[in-house]
Amino acid sequence: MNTPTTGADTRLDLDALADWFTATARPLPWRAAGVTGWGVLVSETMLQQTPVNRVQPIWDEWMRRWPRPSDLAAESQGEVLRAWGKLGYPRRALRLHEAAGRIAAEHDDVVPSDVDTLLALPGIGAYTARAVAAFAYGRRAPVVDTNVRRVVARAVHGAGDAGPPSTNRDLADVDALLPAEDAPAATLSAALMELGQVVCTVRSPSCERCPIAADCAWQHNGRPAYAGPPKKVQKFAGTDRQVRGRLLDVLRGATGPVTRDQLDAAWNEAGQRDRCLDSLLVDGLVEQTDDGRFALPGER
DNA sequence: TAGACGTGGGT
DNA sequence: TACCCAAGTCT
Repeated sequence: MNTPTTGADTRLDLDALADWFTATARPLPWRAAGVTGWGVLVSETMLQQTPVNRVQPIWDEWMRRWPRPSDLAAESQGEVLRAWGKLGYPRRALRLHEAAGRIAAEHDDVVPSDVDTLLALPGIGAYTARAVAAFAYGRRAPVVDTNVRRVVARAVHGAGDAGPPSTNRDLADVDALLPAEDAPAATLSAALMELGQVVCTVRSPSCERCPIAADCAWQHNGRPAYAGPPKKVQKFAGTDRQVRGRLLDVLRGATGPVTRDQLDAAWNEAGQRDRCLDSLLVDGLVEQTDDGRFALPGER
């Protein structure tokens, strides 16, 4: 089926991986036939650091309300932030809103299929640009996310997990695995991600179900533990991120501008609270009204 | 390149 | 209880 022309030096059975994906892929809504590049871009943006099960209902609502980029672009920032709900990292919503405006104005309301054009849009980085090119348009593009990095680290390099990310090296690793033709390469990109998500997981991987276990370098090495530099754990409790989230949650829950007193109730330490409110204003996630109250942007 | 940036569920 | 983790991007 898929003959790996550029990856001929690997002995991984990538045809078996593609077949496994075709047979077992989860029927996620953004994978359905007829989903546009816009639908894929929205899903990929929402899925940045946010689990599938939380994205799915929000994605459904967005596609119903804003089926084209121009539909979202016509909406206010505040309404977009409300619809983003508690997906997290709300700056993603603002950037997607801005990207939608650019796509409507500069690309005839059609999400570009070219990686470099996609990379020029706000909120679209190395991963998302290639994910859209591959999954929406069937292009050959090395899609590298945390799952793919882990699969490559194990199956190709024989390590317990991927070390710190290095975009160019990671892209080259995956590029070397992809077949030359667009369609089979796009399928393999999706298959590598799916494998990392449902089989080659961080903890307790299901190697007995893995279609490439026979040739996996990690298996051959005796499944050594991760030996790279310590992973950095993200603190959350008590950080500015938590405080910003609390403040924004007050604004999302309000129907209009709120007073400073209402925001004060969200966090008891005044210094941190004020600093976070300032940063939200700087980031454009909050606006101040003429009478000194606070609101989501565009809702003054 | 390291650190900031939300949120919630699993262990 | 803490810590870990989840389809990253930007500075």
